[in-house]
Amino acid sequence: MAPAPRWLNNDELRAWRALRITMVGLLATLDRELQREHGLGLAEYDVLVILSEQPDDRLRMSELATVLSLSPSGMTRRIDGLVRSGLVAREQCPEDRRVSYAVLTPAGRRLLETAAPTHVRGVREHFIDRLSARQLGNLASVLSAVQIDPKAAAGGCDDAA
Amino acid sequence: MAPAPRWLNNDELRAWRALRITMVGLLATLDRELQREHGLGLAEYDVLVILSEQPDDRLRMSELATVLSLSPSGMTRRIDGLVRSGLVAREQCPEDRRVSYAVLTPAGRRLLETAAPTHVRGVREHFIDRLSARQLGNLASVLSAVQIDPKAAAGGCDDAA
DNA sequence: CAAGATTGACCGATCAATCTTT
DNA sequence: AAAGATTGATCGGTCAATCTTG
Repeated sequence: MAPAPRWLNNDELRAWRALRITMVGLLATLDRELQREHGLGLAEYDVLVILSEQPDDRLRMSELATVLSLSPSGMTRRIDGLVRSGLVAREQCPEDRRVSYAVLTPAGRRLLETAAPTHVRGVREHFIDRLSARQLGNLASVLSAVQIDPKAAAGGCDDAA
Repeated sequence: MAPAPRWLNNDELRAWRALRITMVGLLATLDRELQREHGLGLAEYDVLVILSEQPDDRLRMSELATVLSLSPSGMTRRIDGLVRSGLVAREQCPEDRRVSYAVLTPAGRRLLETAAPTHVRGVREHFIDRLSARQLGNLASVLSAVQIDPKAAAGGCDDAA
């Protein structure tokens, strides 16, 4: 293992720190706005969005967990809350009774539809509308370069592992 | 309140989602690497870094909490852990005995110095080195535009509040 | 036995309440 | 009374263990 790798220069360090604190602030702001206006956290909102995009408003717990980068148990508990609030229901798969679906309820869809404008407005106001089309394009290319390789993300990372 | 604000087009939506999942993955990866190689989480690492940059390796709890965007109680508990590990010590301010300092211990500095190369390597490998100087510059300009206004971040956000 | 989901124990965070010092 | 820090209750997450089904 190399004890002193190439250090970060000032610009690099500042870019990295700025990215971190900007994202933290942005997500916290969006979460606060959503919470205040609709009593819904960003995490719960994400679940509703994903479900609403599925053909039958439903997704298996395990797939939902994968999509949201959550552990299986974490997913169970997040759905627990949404079920308590009546926004999501559980349903068993008839073909394979091990799997259970999270299903968007009518109430869930209604709340999603009233909350979405708040979220979109926030994303625009604090993010999208502050950037030119050119900057947005640059950002997309940056992001495509930075995407973490799924192989590396899961298990052993470098050859020293 | 406007029920239907300007929606996000495909590019905007994808850029926003990509940014979110990229940051989540990136931070999770860096945290995992740090944890695996040094038994230190990214959150604890951040504390050591901040303290090491202070004149006397110390900072008031309240300032530390502000810098790290943590609640006062969250800060207390995070320092609790670092104190248990012997990486940080608490010290009372002689002039104002309400304030307590978190102080980097020699062990804390040693661990920071051995862990920093791992972190820097990770940031380079998964982020900096995947970008050209030009992309890094673009990113910096994007970030400066997106920085959240501290006024807006704290209390009421829009005029409807 | 393996896969999917849940439960128990625990960890780290928040808010509200508290204690000490100014 | 207000400021700084901590504590108690609780919330939402993880890991390890468990239960059920294939």
